[in-house]
Parts: sequence; structure tokens; C-alpha cells
Amino acid sequence: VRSVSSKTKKRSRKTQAQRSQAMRRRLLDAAVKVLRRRGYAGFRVAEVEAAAGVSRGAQTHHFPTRDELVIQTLGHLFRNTQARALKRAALIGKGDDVVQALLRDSEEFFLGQNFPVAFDLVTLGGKRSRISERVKQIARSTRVPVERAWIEAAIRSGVPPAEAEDLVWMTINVVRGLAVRKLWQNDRRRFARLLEKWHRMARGGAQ
Amino acid sequence: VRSVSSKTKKRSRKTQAQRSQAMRRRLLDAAVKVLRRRGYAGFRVAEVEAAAGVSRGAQTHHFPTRDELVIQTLGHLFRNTQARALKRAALIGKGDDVVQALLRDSEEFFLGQNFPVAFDLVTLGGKRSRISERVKQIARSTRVPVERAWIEAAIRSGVPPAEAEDLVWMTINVVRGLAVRKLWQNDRRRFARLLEKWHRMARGGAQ
Amino acid sequence: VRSVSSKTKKRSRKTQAQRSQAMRRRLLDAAVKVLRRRGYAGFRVAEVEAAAGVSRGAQTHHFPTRDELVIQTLGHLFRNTQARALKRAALIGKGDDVVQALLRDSEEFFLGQNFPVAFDLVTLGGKRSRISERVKQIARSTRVPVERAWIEAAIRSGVPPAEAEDLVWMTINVVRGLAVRKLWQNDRRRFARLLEKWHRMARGGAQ
Amino acid sequence: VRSVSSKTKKRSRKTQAQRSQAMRRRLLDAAVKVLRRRGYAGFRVAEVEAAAGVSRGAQTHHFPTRDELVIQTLGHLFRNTQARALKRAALIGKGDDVVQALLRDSEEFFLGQNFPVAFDLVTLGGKRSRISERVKQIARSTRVPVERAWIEAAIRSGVPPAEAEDLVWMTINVVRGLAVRKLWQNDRRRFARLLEKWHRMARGGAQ
DNA sequence: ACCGGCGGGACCACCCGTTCTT
DNA sequence: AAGAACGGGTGGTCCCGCCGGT
Repeated sequence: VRSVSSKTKKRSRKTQAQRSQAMRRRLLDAAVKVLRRRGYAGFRVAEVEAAAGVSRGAQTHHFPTRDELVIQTLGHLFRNTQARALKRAALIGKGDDVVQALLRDSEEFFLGQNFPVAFDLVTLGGKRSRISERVKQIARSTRVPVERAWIEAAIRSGVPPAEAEDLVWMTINVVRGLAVRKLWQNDRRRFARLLEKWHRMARGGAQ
Repeated sequence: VRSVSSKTKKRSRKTQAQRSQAMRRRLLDAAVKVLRRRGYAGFRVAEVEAAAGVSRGAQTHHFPTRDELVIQTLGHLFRNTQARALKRAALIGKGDDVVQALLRDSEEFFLGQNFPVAFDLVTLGGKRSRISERVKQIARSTRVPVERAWIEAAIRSGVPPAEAEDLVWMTINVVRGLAVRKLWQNDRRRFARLLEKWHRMARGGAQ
Repeated sequence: VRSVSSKTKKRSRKTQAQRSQAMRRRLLDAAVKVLRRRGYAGFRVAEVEAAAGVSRGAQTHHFPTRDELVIQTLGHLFRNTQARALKRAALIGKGDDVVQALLRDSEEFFLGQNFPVAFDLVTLGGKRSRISERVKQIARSTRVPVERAWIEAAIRSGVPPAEAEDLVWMTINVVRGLAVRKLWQNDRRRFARLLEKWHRMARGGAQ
Repeated sequence: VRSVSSKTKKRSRKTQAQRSQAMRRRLLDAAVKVLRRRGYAGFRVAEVEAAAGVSRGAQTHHFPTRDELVIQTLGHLFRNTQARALKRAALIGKGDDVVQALLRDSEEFFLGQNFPVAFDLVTLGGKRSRISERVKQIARSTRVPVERAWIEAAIRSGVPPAEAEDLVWMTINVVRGLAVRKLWQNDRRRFARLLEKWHRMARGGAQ
């Protein structure tokens, strides 16, 4: 991509660190795909390797165990989501329809492809408690800041500070509930109607 | 299902059937425990056998495959839940606080021990599509009647028929949303506050 | 082996316990072969299975882990050796040449095929400490009775009790030393000469 | 061994060679530790690297394969032992107690830390025949000169030449036998008594 | 000389379903 | 119906060696 002055080392455009980084990324992206397709129960490292076009050795080098790979994958996923959410919340200013914006953001997260993955992992319990704990911690550390950002956004938009927190919680919660329902019955029109209804109630209540 | 022709063997056969029934029940109860502890991914038939105090052969006899056991277990769980819910909905009469009653019923289901199990199973995808389909079907066939019953209860209690469906959906949905949040952060006081808030909003909207 | 009166069950000559026993024996015998050929470091359960003509499942059923198989194999080996040794010691009576008899018995054990196996296992240390401990314990519990039996035999044969213990120890020890030398240099004539020399010295000392 | 032609590069080359030498030494010493702790079966090149504080690449550079490292380690060990033994044998003069001196030397070797390592390696058989052969050869080429040196020392001390060889062999053999017994039962007092007994017998027989 | 990413063979344990026996 | 032996696929991890970089 960037020009190299020396002829002799033409091929070595990438340092080891860069190659390493690229490989990690390929593996994580492939792992996301597999988690979406199979869930944690059906997650096979071999499938990730095949999807990433990477050898067994390379995989274990970067992620020594299956669970480590899963956890890092979740972190990868949540970091991206978080970044988008924070950006959106930051755009909210005085007079903006924060409920509307928050609904859109939540829909993308909860009704998108990532949430089932997160959900699946969070429900792991018992013997798998080690992974379970780390998953919960990742969820906390990425979602709490998002909620905080939206609460501040709500206040900026004009919602009374005393009500902002509940408003944000409830709005997120409504979408979260639909995400679960979607798992066994995906009725988009009804979902849209319900969200619209909440939108009206929330604006009514906040005004 | 099969006809009983001989009277003479009635007694002994009945004993057999009872024993069989008892064994099935022990296995299903044990399977519930294991599903709670380990989730589907960590579900091992051997652990069920140990928990039930039953031999390998007995388990295989009653539930030929692992997935069959899981599905029957889920059915077992949902049937119980459904029965309780229908009973409660039937108690609602004119003037009763249907939102309150529905919230209580939903809390028991969604915030109780059974929901994570159901949730875990519903998220199975891909390769496991066979079981996944049956799980969804069980969810549909047990939850839809419950919703219908509550809608009717709402109408009986005095909610305008045009609003009853949305009211029930939204009320259930709010609790469902909290059930997910609970997976990684169980803040009971805040949950109670949110449910109370919804209670007030719903009654305000319905009045 | 035993006659079965019923015609219909002609084929079921063996009980489950007998079949189980036979299978264990086949596995142990095969494991002995593999341990001799490869040593502990090169011991592969798959090779044992192939040698025994047994499936992976059957193997794990009887010996859940590789190390368990190894340990049981050693026990198997030592039990046989011990039985033979005790029988021989019991034959010694007044006036018999106990040193000669003990030398023959020790030669069979230490210079035979079994000793290198035992030796290999006893040297395992460190991380493998669990197996190492059990191996040592097996060695102790089978060899100590053998030594005791020979000491008693020596006394019966006429060796002064005060000298019997040292005599037995030293005789066994001489053969044991040659067993080690044999590992890298097998000079039978010289070994025979040395043992003969010790025989003369011992009889001289004991007289 | 190799001639140094250029004077100009003497300094820098020496530095390189020294560093190389030091690294080899660190690796060999670490390998000794690991062999003692784990035996050949549990020997992992990664553990050697960790113990030596050396990178994967450096290890590979000096010892291209695992077995090469093991063999070099054994050579390292035996060379040291041999040097000490030859020095001790050389000190023996007319009238000295050669049995006593040989017992001391043998105790250090056979009852010390190095012998189990050697022993473990010598027992490797079958598939590992390549390494096994080299190990035996190392044992032969270091031990035979030691034995010869002691035989000569015995003759110098006054033992009749016809008896010297057997005396040395037997003395070494007695200690070697105890080395094996020590593997599963370390009874120092008894060992000392037995060695003392042999000392008296040998002097008696030699006089 | 030294470093570490990477390739990939090997091996064991897990786990379920089947097949006798009792 | 219940119990236990047996079959065998599968998958994660280990571990070594290679080789392109530094």
C-alpha cells in the first residue's frame, strides 16, 4: 500500500506485528461468523480455521483455547457496537428526539445479528463459569458506558434529569424484550407497531 | 395408545406403567437441573443419569437420544408454566388490575429459573436446526395460548378490546426485556422500580 | 465352559462379568507388549487397542485414562512375577542352596523382559508425580513380600538369622545391578561369571 | 579445534563465539533440569526454553531437534562425570584402599541426580531406536574408560591383576543395584550398611 | 545470532448410541 | 425394563519444526 524506497526488500511491506494483527482480525471475523451460524454449542475451532483460511497452529498461537477465542470474539463484537452507539449518542443535542435515536440504535444492536451471539454466551453457566464470568464482565463494561452516554444525551435534549435514566432504561428494555420474542417469532409489523407505541408513550410521558 | 385386551394382567401392568412414569419423571426433573446448571452446550446425558440415580440403559430406554431428552424436558417445563398462567388469567374478572396480575405471572416465568433454559435452547441455530425448530414450535404452542388468555382477561377486566392486545404484549415485553438484562446484571431494586413505573403508565394509558 | 441346559440360549455361554474380565485381560496383555516395545514415552493407547483388537470405546470403558491403563498393566505384571517368586521361595527347605535359587529367580525377573518396563515407569517424575507415586507403591507392595519370603527361606535353609537379611538383599542387589548394565551392554558370559563369583562368595560368607 | 586464520576479526569473533557458547551452556543446564523433573517422556522443549530464559528461535538454532538437544544434554552430563572419575582413579597409588575410593565415586554417580536421567534415556526402545542407539554409545564411550582406569588403579594399589577386573566390576555393580532400589525406596542406613558389608567382603577376598 | 509467527500431525479423552445380558 | 459392555466419531490441545523477519 505505501511505497517502499528500497528495491531489495520490496516484498517485506508488512512487519511481523502487522501480519500478526491481520491474522488475529481474520480469525476474529471468522469466529463471529461461526458463532452466528452455530452458536456456542456448535462452535468448532476447526470451522473457524477453515473460514479464516488459517492453520491450526496459527489459531492456537493467537488464541490458545477455544474459550479464549470465543471471549475475544465477543469483545471484538462489543467494542464495535459500543463505538457506534457512543458516536450516535454524542450527536444528540437540545430539542432532538432522543427516544427515536435510541430506538434506532437499540434496534440495530438487539434486533441485529450480534445480539443472539451475545445472548447465547451470557446464558452459559455452571462448569463453564469461567467463561460465563468474563462474558458478563464484557457485557457490563461495554453496555454501561453506552447507557450513561444516552442518559446524558437525553438530558442534553431536554429531558428532565430525574426522568432521563428511567426513560433510557425503559426504551432499551422494550427493544430488548422484542429481541427475545424474535427468537421464536419474528413479526416485524407488530414489532414496529409496538415500538411506535412506546415512542408515543415515552414522548408523552417525558413532556 | 395401545389397547389393553387382557384383564388378568391389569394389575401387574399398571405397576409397570407407574414405575415407568416415575422413572420418566425423575429423568425429566434431573434433566431440568442439568440444563439449568450447564446449558445446552454443557448438557451431558451422563450427568442427567447421575442426577437421577438411573443407569445408562434406563435413560436410553425412555429417551433414545440426547436431543429427544432435551426436547421432552423443555415440553415438561413449558407445560407446567402454561398451566399456571392459564389458571391465573382465568381468575381475572371485571375491574381487576390485569396489568398487575400479568406482571406477577410474567415475572415468575421470565425472571425465574426456567426462562434461561428456554432461552438457551431457542438460540440454537445452524447445524442443530432440527432441535431448534422443535423448540420454537414448543414455545409457540405454549406461549400463544397464554397470551390469548391474558388478552381475554384484559378485556373482561374492562380494557377496551382495541387496546388489550397491545397492552398485554407490551407488559409481557417489558418483563422479557428485564429477563435479558438480568443475565449480566441483577439489580432487583431497579427492576422493581421499572416494573412499577410501567404499571403506572399502563394504567394511565388504559384508563 | 459350563453346560447350559436351555437350547435357546446356546450362544450365551459367557456372563457379562466373564466377557469383561476377558477383555481386560486382552487389553492388559496388549499393553504389556506395547510397553516393552515402546516404553512409557512411546506408549500409545491406539497401539494397545490395535494389538488387542479392541475398540477405542471398550478401552476407555475399562481404563478411563492412559495412565490408568499403564498402572494397571504394571500391577498385572508384578502380580504374576510375585506369584512365581513366592512359589519358588516356598520350595526352599533345610540344606537347600538358597543363594542359587534366589539368583535364578532374580535373573528371571531382573534380566527378563518385565524389568525394563518397571524400571521405565519408576523413573517417571515431576508432573507425572501421580503415576509415579502409584508405581512406587506397586513396586513396594509386591517386592517387599518377595524379599521377606526369601529371607524366611534362607533361614529355613540354615542361614543364621542375623545374616539372612543381608544375604538376600545383597544377592538380589547384585542381579539388579547387572540388569542396569545390560541396558547398554549385554555381555552374558561376563554376567554369568560375576553371578557365579557372587554365589561362591555368598556361600563362603554364609558358611 | 578449528584454526583461526584472521587476526583482525579475532576479537569480534571471539565475542560471538563466547556468546554462543554461553547460550549453549544455559540451554544444556536448563535441559538437565527439565530431564530431571520430567524425564524423557515429559521433556518439552518449551520448558527448556522457559527455564533457560531463551527464545524458541535461539533454541532451534543451537539444537535443531528435540532429540538432538536431549543427546547433547546427556553427553554434557556424562563428560563431567567421566572427568571427575578419571581424576579420582588417577590418585590411587600403592597400598591405597581402592574399593573405598571406587565406592565413593560410584555412589556419587549412581546415587546422585544424574543417573536417573541416564537410566531413563537408556530404556528408550522401539520407535525411538535412533536416540536409543546414540544414548547407549555415549554410555559405553564414557563408562568403559572409567572402568579401565579403576582397574588399573586397583592393580597399582596392589590387587592381583587377575582379580582386579572382577573386583571393580562387582563393586560398581553393587552400587548400581542400589541405585535401582533407591528409585522406589530410599533407605539410606541400609544402603550404607550394605556398602560397608561389601567393602569388608571385597577387602577380605582381595587380600 | 536470534526471534516468533505459522503449519500441521498426533493423541487422548469425551460422549453418544448400539448391542448384548439378565 | 434395566443394566453394562462395546463401538467409534469427533474435537481440542499439545508440541515440534520450519522459515521469514530483525
